[in-house]
Amino acid sequence: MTSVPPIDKPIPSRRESAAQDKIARILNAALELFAERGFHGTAVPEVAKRAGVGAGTIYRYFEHKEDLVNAVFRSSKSKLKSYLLESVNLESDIKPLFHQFWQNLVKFALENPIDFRFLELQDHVPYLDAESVNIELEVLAPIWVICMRSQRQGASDNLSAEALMAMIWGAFVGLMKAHVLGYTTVNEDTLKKAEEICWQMINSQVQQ
Amino acid sequence: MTSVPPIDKPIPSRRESAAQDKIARILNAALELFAERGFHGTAVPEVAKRAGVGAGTIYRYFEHKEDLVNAVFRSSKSKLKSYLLESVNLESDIKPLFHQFWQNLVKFALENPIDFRFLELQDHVPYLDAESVNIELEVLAPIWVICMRSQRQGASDNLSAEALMAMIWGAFVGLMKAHVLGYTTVNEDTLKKAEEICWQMINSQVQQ
DNA sequence: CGAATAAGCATGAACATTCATTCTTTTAAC
DNA sequence: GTTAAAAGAATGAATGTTCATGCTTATTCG
Repeated sequence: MTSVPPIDKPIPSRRESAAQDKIARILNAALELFAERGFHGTAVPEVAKRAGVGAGTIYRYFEHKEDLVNAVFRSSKSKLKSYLLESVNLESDIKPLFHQFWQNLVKFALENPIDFRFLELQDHVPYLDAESVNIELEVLAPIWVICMRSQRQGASDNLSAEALMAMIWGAFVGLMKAHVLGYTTVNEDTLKKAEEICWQMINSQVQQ
Repeated sequence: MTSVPPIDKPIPSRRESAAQDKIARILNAALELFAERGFHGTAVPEVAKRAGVGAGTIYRYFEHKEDLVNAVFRSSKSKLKSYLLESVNLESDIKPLFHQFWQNLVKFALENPIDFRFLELQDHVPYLDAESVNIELEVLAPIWVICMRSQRQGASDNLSAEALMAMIWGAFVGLMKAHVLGYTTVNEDTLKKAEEICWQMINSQVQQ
């Protein structure tokens, strides 16, 4: 290599855009089925059928089924991550920071119920590869900062930031799960009150 | 078919007690594997192997795989139910009532981590039969009473009892899940503080 | 510019494997 | 000795994966 060639405008060829479209359709079909029936409960040819492609096509883009589910996982987690980071300034005061976080989380869950269901109603651990596991931590950054800062200001015998984080996250997930299962109805009002309650969880740490 | 021994034969024959033991071993092996890999991820012959019985033997006591998982589910839920109802007087004041409930829940989760994992880390809905679904409601009775009574005393614009219940339950599950995944360590101290925080969730409703 | 050729992609039937369930043989209780 | 239960190999359906084939797109050459 003698010189660096100019970066050509990446005009996607007809073939490339068709491939991108196909990948998107496969990922989406896989997401829907995995969310509904879990990893082992979903057959690859079924994914192909829903995506409108041949079964073999999936194996052109994904090495095997596990590779596919990891791609779906990363796609959903990345989406969640971008929602959670939106309009978030980690330097601002805790209360508005938490408010923004909560709004972002609610927005994600309402606008992407299938992703949310896939991410939270399944046990992914057994098949996740290293890269997928890594994304977890990035996603938790905002709420982790909030919980950390509630700690610093509070008494020394607080709940650990991680534990507090887990409880808030769990409370939200529990609420959405109850909604999905029909045990309760979650509307805007419910979510507003739930936010208030979760904020108190954080605030109780500060003012101990 | 999960056969029940006839009532009029108080002394179990050698055969019968061997059968009971076999059923118990099958249920236990199935619980462990289902908790670890989920329903679809677990093979019946594998259950048989772990239980130390032949594969065919499972089908002497359970019609099919779904029947088996329902039996496991009912067994675990019943165990949870008996823990949650222990020393509980639904008429007593909310605060001690909640304290007792929390202690019972903690005790169950610590003494039966595999049951807990099976019950909470899986999505059971697709294969549960009517009887299994029914048990859910009985289990939730204590916490439901608590949340209901916190409502009655409070303002009218409270979070619904069901939603509050879901959040408290979710917070606890989230905490235990974080523990299992190694994100935090749950010890006696953590659980005590978590109880305090959850109590505040209920109490904030009352004193609104 | 257009036809002919090459390259790469998509396909879905076929294959090998896994797994729920059955069935025949073996074992052991009564 | 009779009968019920247990075992585990056998069965057949399901499913992850492959591959020979046909087709679409890109490229070459007239």
